[in-house]
Amino acid sequence: MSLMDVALRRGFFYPSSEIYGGSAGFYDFGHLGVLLKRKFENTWRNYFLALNPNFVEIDATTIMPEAVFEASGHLKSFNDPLTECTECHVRHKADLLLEEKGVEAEGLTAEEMGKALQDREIRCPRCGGELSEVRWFNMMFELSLGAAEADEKAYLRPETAQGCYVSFKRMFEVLRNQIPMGLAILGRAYRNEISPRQGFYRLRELNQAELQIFFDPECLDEHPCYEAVQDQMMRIYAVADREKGEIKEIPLREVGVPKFYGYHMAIVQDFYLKVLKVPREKFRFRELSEEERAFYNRIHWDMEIFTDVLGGFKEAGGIHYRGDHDLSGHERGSKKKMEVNIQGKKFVPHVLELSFGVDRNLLMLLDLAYTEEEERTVLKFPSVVAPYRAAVFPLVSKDGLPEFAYEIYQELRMECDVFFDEKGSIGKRYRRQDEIGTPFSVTVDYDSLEDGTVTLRDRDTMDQVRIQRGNLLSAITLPEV
RNA sequence: GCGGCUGUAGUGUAGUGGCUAGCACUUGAGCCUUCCAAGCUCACGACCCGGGUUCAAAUCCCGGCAGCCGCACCA
Repeated sequence: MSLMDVALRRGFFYPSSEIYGGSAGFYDFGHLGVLLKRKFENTWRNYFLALNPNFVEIDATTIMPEAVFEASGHLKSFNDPLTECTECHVRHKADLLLEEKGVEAEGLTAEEMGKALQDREIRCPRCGGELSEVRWFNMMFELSLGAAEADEKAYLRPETAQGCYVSFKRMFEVLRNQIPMGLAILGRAYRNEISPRQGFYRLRELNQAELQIFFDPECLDEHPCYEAVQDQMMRIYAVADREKGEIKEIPLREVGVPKFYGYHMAIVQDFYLKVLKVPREKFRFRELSEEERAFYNRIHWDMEIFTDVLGGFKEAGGIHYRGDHDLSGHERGSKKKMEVNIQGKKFVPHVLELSFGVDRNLLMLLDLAYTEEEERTVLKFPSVVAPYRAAVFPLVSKDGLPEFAYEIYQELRMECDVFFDEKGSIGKRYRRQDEIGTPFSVTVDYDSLEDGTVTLRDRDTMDQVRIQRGNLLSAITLPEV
C-alpha cells in the first residue's frame, strides 16, 4: 500500500472527471481532502493574519480582464512563441532565435516569425534540423466574455496575487491608510502546464494561500520584531552552496537578506517547524538564482520540503520581494495613482509576497504523516490539520452502548469534527481511524454506563486513559506540546 | 508536445483468441463479540474509451484518454 492508495481509497483526492478517464493536472477533493484542506487553510489564517492587525483576508474573482495581465507582465512573459525541431523535438523560443540573428521579433505575429525563420534559413541550434511552424504557447487559460464576436478577452488568473493588487487602492482606503498593510487571498489559480506531471504536485487548477504585504520601501531593512528573531537558526540552501549540495544552519542575521524580508523568513520557518511539525531536517529555504527567478522578483527564496513521494526537496511556496513591479505596473495600466501619502511622505508601496501552494502542502503533509508500521498504516498528522479530531465508538453494538456513544458524538460535533462508528470489531475501527489520521478515539464501554467515564486512545502510542466524559472536549482539543 | 513501458471490481492481482472473467483484501447485511485489521453465513462490485480484424476479442491491430520513466517546459 502506498500514500497515493490511501489518498484515493479513503477519499482525500482523486483524478477529476475520473469516470471519463480523467484529465491530466486536475484533481477533485473527497471529504477527507476537504477537511484537511480546510484545516490547513485555517491554520494558515490563524498564523499569518495574526502577524499584524492590519493583515486581512479578501476574496477576488478568478477571471480577470486582459488589461490586468498586460499590466502585470504576464501576457508578455507567460506567452511564448514556440517552434519545435522536426528532427530532435527540442522546443525553442522563436523570438529568441530571431533576435540572436539580429532580427527584431517584438510585435511580430506567429506567421511573420515563422516566415522570418524560413527567410533566414534558421535551423535547429542543437541538431540543425528543420523547424516547425511557430505557435503561441500561453500559460494562461484564455476566455472570451459575452458573445463570441464581442472579443472582450479575459484570463483565468495564474496567481491569486493579482486580486490583491487590483484591490490595493480601495482596501488601503477601507483600512484607513495604514502601512504596512497585508491582503491575503486563499483561492484557486490556473496554469495551462504543457505537461503536468507528478500527479497531485503540478496541477492546472490549483489552490493558493498568498499574503501580499505592502510596505514602505525605505523600511526594507527594518522590522520592529527583528531583534527577537535575528539569532534564530535558519536552514539555508543558498545558490553559492549548491555545488556542495549542503544545507547550512546559520543565524538569520547571517543569511544576508534585508531585515523586513528576513523577519518573514523566520516566521515562515516557524510555521513549518513548529505549527505543522515538519521535521527540521526535511525543511529548507532554497535561494533562486537570477535565471530561475520570475520576472518580477528581486529576492526569492523558496520553502522546500523533503518528501518520499516526490523523491527529494520540492517547492512548497516562496517568499518573493516583488518591489513596486505590481503596483507601478497597474498604475501605468489603469492610469490610477497607486502612490500613498503617509504624513506627507509619498511613495508607491513595495510588496513582499508570502506564497503557498495549498495542494502541494497537503500532499507533503500526507507524505510526512504517512507511516507504515508492522501491524498498521498510520497518518501521523499534527492535530491542527487532522481531518477528524476524534472518533467515538461503542465497544459493542448493543446494551445501550451505541446510544450512549452517539450522545457523546453529538455533543462533541458541536465543537469539532468527529466521526462515529459502531460497525465491526473495536480493533478494526481503531485501525481505520489510524489510517485517516484521527488523533483520538473515544470508546464507550459498560463502565461508562455506570460511572460516566470513557477511554481515550492516542493514535500514535495506542495508549489508553480513562477519563470523565465531561473532560473529553478539553482533552481532545488541548494544543499539542 | 516527443520517445519507451503500462491500463482487469475500491485496492492488489489471475487470465495471451472461445471461461458463468478466478482469487485475496476492502465494502455492505446478519450471527458472534467486554478494547487493537479474529471467526462464520450471505451479498455488492471489474476487462479505460472508440474503431477495426475474426465465426468469436480482456487477449491481436489502429486511434484517443490516463499513469509511470526519459527529453523539453515549469511564470
